[in-house]
Amino acid sequence: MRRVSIADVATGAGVSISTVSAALNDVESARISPRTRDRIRQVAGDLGYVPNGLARNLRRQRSGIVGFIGDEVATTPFAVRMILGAQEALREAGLLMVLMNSQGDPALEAREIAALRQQQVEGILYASMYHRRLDPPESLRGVPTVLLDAESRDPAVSWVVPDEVAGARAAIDELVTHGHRRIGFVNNEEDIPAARLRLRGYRAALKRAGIGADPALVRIASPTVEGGYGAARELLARRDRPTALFYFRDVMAIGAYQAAREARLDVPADVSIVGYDNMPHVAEGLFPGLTTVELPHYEMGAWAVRQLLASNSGGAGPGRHARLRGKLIRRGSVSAPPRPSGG
Amino acid sequence: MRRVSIADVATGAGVSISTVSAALNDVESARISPRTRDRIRQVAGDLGYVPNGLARNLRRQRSGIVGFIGDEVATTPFAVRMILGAQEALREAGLLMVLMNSQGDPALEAREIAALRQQQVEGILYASMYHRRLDPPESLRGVPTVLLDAESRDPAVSWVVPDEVAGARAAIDELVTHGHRRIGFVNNEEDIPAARLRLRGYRAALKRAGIGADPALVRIASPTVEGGYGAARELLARRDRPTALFYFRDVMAIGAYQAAREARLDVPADVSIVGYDNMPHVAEGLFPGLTTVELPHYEMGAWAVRQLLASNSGGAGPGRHARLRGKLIRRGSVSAPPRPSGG
DNA sequence: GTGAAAGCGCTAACAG
DNA sequence: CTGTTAGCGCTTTCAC
Repeated sequence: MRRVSIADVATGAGVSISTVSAALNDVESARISPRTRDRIRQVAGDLGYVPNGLARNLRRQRSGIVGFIGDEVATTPFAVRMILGAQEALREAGLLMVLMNSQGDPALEAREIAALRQQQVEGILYASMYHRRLDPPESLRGVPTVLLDAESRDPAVSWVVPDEVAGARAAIDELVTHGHRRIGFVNNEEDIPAARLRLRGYRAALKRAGIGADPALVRIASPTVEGGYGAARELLARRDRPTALFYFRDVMAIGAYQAAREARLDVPADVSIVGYDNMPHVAEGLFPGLTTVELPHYEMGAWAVRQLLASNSGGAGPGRHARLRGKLIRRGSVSAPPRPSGG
Repeated sequence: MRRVSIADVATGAGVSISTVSAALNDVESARISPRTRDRIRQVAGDLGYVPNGLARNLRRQRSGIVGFIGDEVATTPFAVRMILGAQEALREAGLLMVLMNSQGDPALEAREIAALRQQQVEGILYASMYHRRLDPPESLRGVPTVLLDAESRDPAVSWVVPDEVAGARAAIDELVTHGHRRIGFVNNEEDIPAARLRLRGYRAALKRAGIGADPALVRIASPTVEGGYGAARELLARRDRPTALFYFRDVMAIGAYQAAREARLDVPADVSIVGYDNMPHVAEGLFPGLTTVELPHYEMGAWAVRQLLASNSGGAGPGRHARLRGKLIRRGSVSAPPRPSGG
């Protein structure tokens, strides 16, 4: 079963290969008669002809592929959405995506980038596993690059990250709208942009709502179920306990459900909870479902591709960037606060 | 900044392009003198020459790429491990992976497979989002294919799935080893291979341990936190409550923690829990950490690649398959059962 | 030891 | 309207 080439189709249809090429590619300038065109199409179909992309790409001097390289992306459940967003945008543009993973090893990363360059990739999407600032690796120089979920120290390189401030604000606004005024925030103890920016958003939203900040209601904890549980335990044990809790992360919010259950407090009647991440299988699986802020991973993937394509066609330019908003996903964990029980 | 080609290197080194090619590829038969070879290497380095993979592949008649196509893989947090396992195995073989996602749309899937064929992929990894039986799509005919996390109805196609029976057995063995004899099983209510096979493993392990099966201890529930919670509530309320619970899925086991907390039962002192999936951020984030059976996604990805490469070099053959064991991950949710409180 | 030449399968000028 | 021709950049006989 030898592969059928354009020559076979030409022979079969009794025309030259250039006619076949023009007919199959609908080349306007080459005015092929409808009859010949149909005949060629017919023969090509019968033979099961599939143009050889290798030859085509070599001739066209474009590979039609874009590289996606992640550090430890594979360890986060959100990575897939980013990849998906990029892949679908690429599909629309008729491009393919080659996926690589560097495991955070710079030497390996350099080899992978070399392999991508060798394949003449038209651009590289360089994804971080979490929102941070970084220097694009030297080996990317000369290849159009967009950073995903990372801010570039090099202003020439484009990047896209979530708008953490807006996300936190959306969460707090949702609680304020339901009438809450004592709103706790359990932040990630790690010193990363997301933690700093969500805290800023939390404060900004409270301020705008005319609610004074009570430092006692802001806790930091390890980004685990246990961390979230411990913080909730403390906050819910207070005489003036908050009527709502905003969590840095859905996983931490699981701990809040547990603490509430233990304290015989109902979610949301006694305490409303808002998370962050919209973690698959978790946020919607909790009961009541966890209201949470979705990270715009899909959108970041798509944005990065569009930016890549734009910079490819246009000139080089200085590099652009975006902070994308995540949607607030409303589920059952937020309601009006309980009426004060006297005192 | 034009791309430097082999011709530039040849000119620079004062030799012909064939000599450059032979030198750079260490072709034994062409006996290049060490001096020329070094000179060529030097010039190539200085010029930053990178061979054009497109041209090389066209000439060699192999693309060096393998396609990975998933249905809704992108929606599951485990997909990444499968992709990672495949990617690393491919890297060792010097191959690249093109990633596609069909979203479960057969028409789209056919187009994507066509695009992969056009790129002359050397094989396709066809991944399912969960363990099931399926018919490989018609469009894959003629391309070496391996199914991941799916059993093929077509015996000509190779496949790899988790060994669900062994996984469940490992979970129960762990509990039995710790002294448990009343072990509940909360299964997924969905009628899928994983549910049937894990039940079989549960029963087999009990039998082998000489423990009679008590149908009252087997429940089915929706595969959510809530489903797991409801089942745990019922089971833990029984007079003769089980001392250990085995869950179809980590997410469901979260509900068990909540039910236990509510019933003032300690995990693991009063009730031991074993999950399934080793869900990232969840299993290790719970407290105590959830002992669970890891799905061999990484290994499935790697196995599939090896099988693909083997079938590529060897003849076609009838298609092979494997059921891979997942590891039991021990954390803090299992201990010896409580001493019976009288009765 | 090294070079000339052919050709992978295709597209795109240009002729006719 | 259709065919001829010239490559895309590389590898690989086969001469010398």
